[in-house]
Amino acid sequence: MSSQDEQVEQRRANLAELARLGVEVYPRTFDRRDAISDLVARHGERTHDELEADRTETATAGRILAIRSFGKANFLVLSDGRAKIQVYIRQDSIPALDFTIFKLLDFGDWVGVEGRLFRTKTNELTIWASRLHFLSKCLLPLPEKWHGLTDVETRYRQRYLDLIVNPDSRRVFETRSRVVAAIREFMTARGYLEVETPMMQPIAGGAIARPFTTHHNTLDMDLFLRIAPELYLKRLTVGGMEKVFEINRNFRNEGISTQHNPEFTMMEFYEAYADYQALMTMTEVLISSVARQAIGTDQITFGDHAISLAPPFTRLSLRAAAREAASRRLAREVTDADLRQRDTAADLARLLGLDVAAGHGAGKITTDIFEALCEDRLVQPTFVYDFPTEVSPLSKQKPDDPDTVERFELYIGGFEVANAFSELNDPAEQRRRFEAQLKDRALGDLEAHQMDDDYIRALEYGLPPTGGEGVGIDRLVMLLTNRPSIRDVILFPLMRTRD
RNA sequence: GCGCCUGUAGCUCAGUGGUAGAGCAUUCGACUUUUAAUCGAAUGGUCGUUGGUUCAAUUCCAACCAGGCGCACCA
Repeated sequence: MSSQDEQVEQRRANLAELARLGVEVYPRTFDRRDAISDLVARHGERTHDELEADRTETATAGRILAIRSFGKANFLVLSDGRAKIQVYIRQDSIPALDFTIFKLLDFGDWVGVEGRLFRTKTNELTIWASRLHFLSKCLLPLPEKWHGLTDVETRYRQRYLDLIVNPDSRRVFETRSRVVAAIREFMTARGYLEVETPMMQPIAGGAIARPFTTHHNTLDMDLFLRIAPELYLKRLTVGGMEKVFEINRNFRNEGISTQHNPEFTMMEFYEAYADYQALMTMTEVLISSVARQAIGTDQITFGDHAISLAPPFTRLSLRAAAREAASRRLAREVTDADLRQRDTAADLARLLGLDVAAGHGAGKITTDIFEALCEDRLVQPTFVYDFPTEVSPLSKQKPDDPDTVERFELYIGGFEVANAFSELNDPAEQRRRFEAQLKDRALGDLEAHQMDDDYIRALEYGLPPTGGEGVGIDRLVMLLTNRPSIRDVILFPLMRTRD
């Protein structure tokens, strides 16, 4: 018999013995008066004498993370997932049945205790138990107490084990929750209305990405999981909802990496009468105040880097960034004109070792150069602004430069955290952009945007001047919790099934 | 999709072409303020899977499975 089978059998036997003794082994409730983390917060700093003077009685509960037995005197360590407290169990201080229950406990079981707080000789805050209540059984052996669980595959597949034994992991997800709450509060306080738009869409629009497909049986209709809520949110702005936001999942059928999970969370928002300049200013305030609210500071450590999220953020035009990086790399003067001419831009890209596809124009090539040379160097918060029109089918052109749109991306820690633009609201121009995308699609670009006639129709009813933005929540949480992989900030990242 | 790396006890990890190792966990024993408790003893393995080479494979080789990292794609 394997070690695991043996341990499970032993635990089952202990459970059966409890039942034989008449103990309710899966009781319905427990009258917990205090959470362990509250006890530690309230009494963690109080001295032995103060505790003795009070004789503070409590009833608390948690999972057993350690059992230290000395025969007639014993210690349990209980956890509520956030804090731990020690329990002292003396044979002569609790009823005989409770002591028998204690002897049948296993590492990982859930118990409730009643007793009074004191400090041991070694000054550990401890509950001197007067009663012990069995609450639930842990039938499988838990990971070891000292090294914990480090195998990343098990941590992702069996997140509950990770949460039981790795308090850091628990803290990451508590921070994530605070980040989302802070964003919601920030937006709501500024008069944005939170809305929910379809996750199942007949046309997957609003981004350049390959979608997942699904099917509705009764309607006998193929549908896409959304790649972005953008086109629906702007329809709401057409409808007169001037400030809207949505925090929800997007699904993109593309590669998986430390920065990409097939489903990820975005906060996307739209504001009538705002343009991309206004959004830059708002984004600085949003990021820094969410950081302060969620982790108490806007000065963070990410890997080897110290990053300041305090405004103002650096602003850098995309073409200037690509031009300067290419000039440095090639040790020769690269001009704005070089990047705007398809032929010279393509030559530069090839010199830089980049593949140039036949259908790619100067704008796409310039963006490729930027991404290859600049992206991972943008560690301090940086707005990269003024994108080529070619790669931005939903953004409004600059009045004096039709090849450039009013768009920015925010980079922090070497990756993109936000993407925003002044929204294209001219339906005729939007139709032309979609048609250009359809040409790319015909050439085999599976990520090119599809035509959306209803969206064009909505624009024909009139979209006011509007600014819109998407903020990647997972990546923001990575930065604020100093995690190198997006899987560390998603409770159940997508994994291949086993067996 | 490509490249590199990893897979040995429940957990964390050593290791070897010739009967498989440690710590923790588990079981038994001692112990009424310990805290990685300690001390004594014991149990626990299809060495990811399937093939191949070999007298002999956990070890060498190949394919496959799962994962990590990097590249590509992308946010």
